[in-house]
Amino acid sequence: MAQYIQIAEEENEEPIEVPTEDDGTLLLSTLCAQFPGSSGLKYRNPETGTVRGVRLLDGRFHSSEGLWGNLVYVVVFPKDNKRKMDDGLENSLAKTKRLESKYRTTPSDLIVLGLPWKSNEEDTKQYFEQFGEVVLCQIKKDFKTGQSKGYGFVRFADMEGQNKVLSQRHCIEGRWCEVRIPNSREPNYPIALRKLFVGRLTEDVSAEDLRTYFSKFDEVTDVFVPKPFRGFAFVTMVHPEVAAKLIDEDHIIKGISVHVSSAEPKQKDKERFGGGGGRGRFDDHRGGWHDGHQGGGMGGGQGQNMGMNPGNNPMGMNMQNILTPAMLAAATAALQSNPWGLLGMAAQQQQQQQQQQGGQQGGQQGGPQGQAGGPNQDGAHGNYSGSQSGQTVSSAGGQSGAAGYGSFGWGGQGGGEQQNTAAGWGGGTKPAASWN
DNA sequence: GTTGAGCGTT
Repeated sequence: MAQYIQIAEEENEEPIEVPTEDDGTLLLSTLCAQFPGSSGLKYRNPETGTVRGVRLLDGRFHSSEGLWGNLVYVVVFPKDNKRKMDDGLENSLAKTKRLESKYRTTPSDLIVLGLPWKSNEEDTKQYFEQFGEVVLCQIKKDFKTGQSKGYGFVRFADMEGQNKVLSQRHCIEGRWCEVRIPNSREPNYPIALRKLFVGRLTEDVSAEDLRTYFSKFDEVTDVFVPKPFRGFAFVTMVHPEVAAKLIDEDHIIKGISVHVSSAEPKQKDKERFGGGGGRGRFDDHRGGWHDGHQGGGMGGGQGQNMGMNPGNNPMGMNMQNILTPAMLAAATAALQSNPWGLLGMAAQQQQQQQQQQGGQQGGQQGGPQGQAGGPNQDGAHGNYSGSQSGQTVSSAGGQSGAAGYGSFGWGGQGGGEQQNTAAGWGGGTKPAASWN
């Protein structure tokens, strides 16, 4: 006699219905599936007005008289046992984290980190307006001096704008800035690490089918099927770790055996960075995200055309698609030994992008935004092996995977012989532990 | 006048 009981995150919030087991108990795991991190359940006794806890035994919640009734139960998180003061804070942070992932449908303020000291709100707003209607743009300043603190907040009128800014990097007045959901330690994963190429596709498989299928593994942020149909599609996942797992696998979708591989960089232009060419210099002598480990030029290699240029992409961010198979293979390898190491990869890749961008930026200085369109968007990747099988690339990048990339500076990269250590990236950037 | 990880005088 399974039933549904109403559970809310806060007493005055909208409850969701969660099923009990046949014996009338509620599994803690069921609760956690809906409220990650939760550890208990409570409810307000309608007769006395006091809050009661629900008995939890061996991972099962037991209602008081074997009846759950029509009460709205409220989730309890571990911190509730501690000091009341942090309680609210901790819970609201945890809540933010949960909400930011999947269930968010309305725009929120986004924090913009790393703004140039000189940036003002007008110009910054103008920059962000290319992504959608901006309803708020503020730069935090020192009380007295009015000097910018180097960060601010921006908010879009709709999720479309928000999603766009969140899924790419930003160069604002010569500095690489980061846009994130506030209070989230989770960096925006580079799209190139999340985008899958789905080949061997037939027209029987629609974009919706693809979305449905890949949603089994993770949230899908984008599906792109070229029109007219060309036998392939792109599917973008939220988490690079998940994407990495899916690469080089055959999947059966609606009876069709499709092949998933990494989304190749477009290669519109054949130019390459010569040694030393990829140096980024901006308004100051530090050309990085925020700081400027500039690293030497990329090695000379040239990406090869795998024949999978999508023509255009829905997000208009072809400059993001510069992931080499070697890097993905390395990511996969890294994942096996150390799932968190991959985030170093992701970060490292941003690093690489930034340097490439840096190179071109130097050449097209003055453009308000380093948007798509400049030369050297992609194509030049030192360690591209040309193999799609993953074998050769694995050997190049694989074992070094986590270890081969790392802290800052891709100085003189020449093809899989990086020597840095993995640990160094990000100065303690903590990966989100919540993907599954 | 300098700086470069952070989380907002509502």
